Parts: sequence; structure tokens; C-alpha cells
Amino acid sequence: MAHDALPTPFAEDVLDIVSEIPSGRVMAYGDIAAVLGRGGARQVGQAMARFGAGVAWWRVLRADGTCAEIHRDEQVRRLQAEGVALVGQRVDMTRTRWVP
DNA sequence: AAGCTGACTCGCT
DNA sequence: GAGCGAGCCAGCT
Repeated sequence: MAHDALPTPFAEDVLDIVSEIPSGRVMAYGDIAAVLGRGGARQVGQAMARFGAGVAWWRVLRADGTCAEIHRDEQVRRLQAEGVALVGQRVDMTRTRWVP
């Protein structure tokens, strides 16, 4: 190992927001970037890909309610366990979107 | 310094 | 509803 395990300041801010999402609620990548006031949806996605393992990563998904390809099945299962309203494999964003 | 990448988003077909 | 292309911007070679 012995390489970059240090989150950037931007990534720390992203993780901080994710850790505030209550159970049963979700946020889109772009929502987090908007709350942060800088960066963009892709930057949030990258931060999660690298450092999201320590937070409730399954509560972050795409703006249209679909999950990240890489985890969609497990993500859907975890969301269902928290009582998130789903339509197939798609989250009902209008009901479950959370904003701090 | 310059270019490439990507857990994204939106508008158009 | 699904697919495509262009825009997006921090981080890494």
C-alpha cells in the first residue's frame, strides 16, 4: 500500500455532507456539489470512488434516481432496507431527496 | 504546464 | 423510454 490514502480538502467536505444524510434519505452527486458551492457532480463522484468507503455511500446516487453502475444491486438493496421508495431499481427522488 | 480521466448532468433525437 | 454528445472541474500522470 503506502500511497495516497489522504483525502483532499474537497473530498473531506464531500464526505462530511454524506455523513449528514439521515437514514432513508438520499442526495444526488450534483446536489452535494451545489451545497458545497464548488466543484461538480463528477468531482463528488470521484471523491466517493476513492474515499467513500467510510461513509454511507449508498445514500448518494444519480440525479435521475438511478444508482452508480458499479454498485447498483447492492446499493438498491441497502436503500430498500432503509425504507427508501423505489420504482424498480430507480429511487423516487421527489420523495427521498434530502437537502441540509 | 498540458492532457486525460471519471461512482455526473442535461438537452436533443 | 432509451441512447448520444457535449459540458463539466478536481486530481493525477
